Amino acid sequence: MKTTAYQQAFILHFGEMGSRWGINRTIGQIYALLYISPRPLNAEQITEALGISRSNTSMAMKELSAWRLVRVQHLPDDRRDYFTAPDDVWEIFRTLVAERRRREIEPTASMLRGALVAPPEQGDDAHAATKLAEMLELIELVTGWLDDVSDLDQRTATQLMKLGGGVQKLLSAGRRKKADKA
Amino acid sequence: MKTTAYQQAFILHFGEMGSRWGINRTIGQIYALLYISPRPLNAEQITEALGISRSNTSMAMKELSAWRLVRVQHLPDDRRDYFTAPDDVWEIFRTLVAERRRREIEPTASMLRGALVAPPEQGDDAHAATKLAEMLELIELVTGWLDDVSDLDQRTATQLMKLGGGVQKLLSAGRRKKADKA
DNA sequence: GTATAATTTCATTAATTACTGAAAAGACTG
DNA sequence: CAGTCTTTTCAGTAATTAATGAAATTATAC
Repeated sequence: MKTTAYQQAFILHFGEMGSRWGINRTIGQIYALLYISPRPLNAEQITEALGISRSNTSMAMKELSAWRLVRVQHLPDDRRDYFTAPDDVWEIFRTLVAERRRREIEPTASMLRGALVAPPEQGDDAHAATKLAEMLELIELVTGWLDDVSDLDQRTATQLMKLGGGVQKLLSAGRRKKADKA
Repeated sequence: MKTTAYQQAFILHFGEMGSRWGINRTIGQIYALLYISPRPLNAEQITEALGISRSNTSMAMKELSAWRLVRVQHLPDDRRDYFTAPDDVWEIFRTLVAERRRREIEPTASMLRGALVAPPEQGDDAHAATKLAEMLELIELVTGWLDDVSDLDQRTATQLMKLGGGVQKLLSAGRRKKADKA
């Protein structure tokens, strides 16, 4: 496995961005490599293409699997694991949103729920509890919405995004309708 | 400045989550402290409340300012800087989205645009270019939509989120309308 | 101007995270 | 089940990132 200069530019960029994205360079590079690869790659090919150690590849694949960003498959008469990144960018996007939510938001939501079971009612703690409640409310609103949207089929989701701010008109139309009924 | 056990739980949690969120523990803790504080705090108070060094506080405040997550204000007859986190959780959310976009997405969008100025048309590079184009298209769709939505007032945004999957009905209604016209 | 308070900078040290190489474990073959 | 291929684990090392303390800078007061 050798990579072209064109491929390398992309791979190296993902490696550099890795730290901003909360993954390490190796994981970023491997994901980039798989994303643009026209065929599945085994661990040895990845190791060679990126000039890293075999064990590093192994650890990275484990992590990428935990993120559900790669899939394993097998070729006939070859017992090595071959890896691919899913083709569909929408699927990838949904996976990323779901995983980041699980890792970066859920633990906090859970902590907030705990802190609000018996909220203090006096002094600065009461004020803190109010702020915690505001934060939790926002989190639940946004994540609930993400849940709903991730259930939309791609066509509807695309349509929604392209609508952009136009959604406002749609909503005010809805508001009027509701008001009329009342 | 001493913190209660109730406040500490929240502050320590934010410190621990910091690494997942791409900030360090100090920044996470300071932000948490300011978020729940009923009054602005100066650097010395923060330093004391968290048991960190004065210089660490200084660096963290610089970083938090760069994220636009804190504001500086002054009290009469006191020349020290006092810090607050904005009150409005929606404003905070929008800031977070905008900053993460700027740091985590824009650099990649920019790289992709560059790589697609003169896309290769042969072999594996051509395939790679196709994948890059798909990625860029998705990024532009999502960020464009984020732009639009961040311009919505809070009421409309809340309404939109609460609507959740119901947006599908609204959209299909819109589709019918458009089809009728045609 | 000089003195004092407040903040920032930065070289050093500490802590954390990433990577390697060697060894172990697992999986299939004959 | 011995031999071979493949993957995983993990202790040690390298690299990176975070935090400190001392010194420098900035800002205000006298």
